[in-house]
Amino acid sequence: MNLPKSEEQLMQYLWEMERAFMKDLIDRYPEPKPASTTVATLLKRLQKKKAVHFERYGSVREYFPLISKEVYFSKQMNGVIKNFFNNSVSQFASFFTSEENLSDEQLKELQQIVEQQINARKK
Amino acid sequence: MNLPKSEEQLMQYLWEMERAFMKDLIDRYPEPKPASTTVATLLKRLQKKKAVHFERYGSVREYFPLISKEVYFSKQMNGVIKNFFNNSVSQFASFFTSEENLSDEQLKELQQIVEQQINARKK
DNA sequence: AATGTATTTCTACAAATGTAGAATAATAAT
DNA sequence: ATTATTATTCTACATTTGTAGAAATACATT
Repeated sequence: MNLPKSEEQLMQYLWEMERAFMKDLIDRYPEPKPASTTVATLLKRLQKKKAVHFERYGSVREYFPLISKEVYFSKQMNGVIKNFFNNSVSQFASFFTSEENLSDEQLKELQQIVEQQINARKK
Repeated sequence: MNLPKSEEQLMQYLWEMERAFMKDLIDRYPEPKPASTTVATLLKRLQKKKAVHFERYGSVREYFPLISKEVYFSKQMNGVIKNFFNNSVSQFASFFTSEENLSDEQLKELQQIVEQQINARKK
């Protein structure tokens, strides 16, 4: 599932809000806001792609995501890692940690995170 | 610079080959290979976007990337991190290192890489 | 009941993308 | 020279994406 920019943006908002009515979504957009019909179209397309669904409240619909941000995101990452690093996570990691991409502080943070994760797994 | 799939794929090959003639590129594609005109169109579009250029050898052209894989990739990543992790690299890192995303071995590898990087920086 | 507000559906249309045929030009091999 | 191979340019066309107007609906409020 690879969504186009505009749909991904909308999903982003939905993930953040968890559930939302049209109005809330439009409110969420920064100026200049898209026409409501534009948002409606995007929602329609996302429904077709089974990425969102809604619950009826009388005649209003409360939309919610059908795919989680985590799952969507990790698929994105896998794609990137596969394409750019020939499926080698370590190659990715070393890119990720290289000078231009992580500051010293961030690198330390990462080190901590890795430590913690390792300890956590030692259960 | 965000290239569409088909163009990105071609860039991928170009990065890998560094320089290539049409023929080499087509050879590089797996079956079913695209028509040569398709590749030509993609190259044309990539030239317009200043992503590739070529050097004439008589009448043949040897194509090469104008943007590096590293730069392109890191922009991609920044976009992803910005969109999905609200610009927090550490949030990204912790997602990245979580159970479902990295195996124990990979995590160890990452640890090593981080160590090395930290040492390297201490220069 | 009449009107304003929010929503949905349909339709539309330009731009971007994926793919490739026809025609042409240039080169290489016989 | 003639032919086969390769590359290039142009044109074309179906899909997908970005964006939204018009019309129809439903609901809320005067």
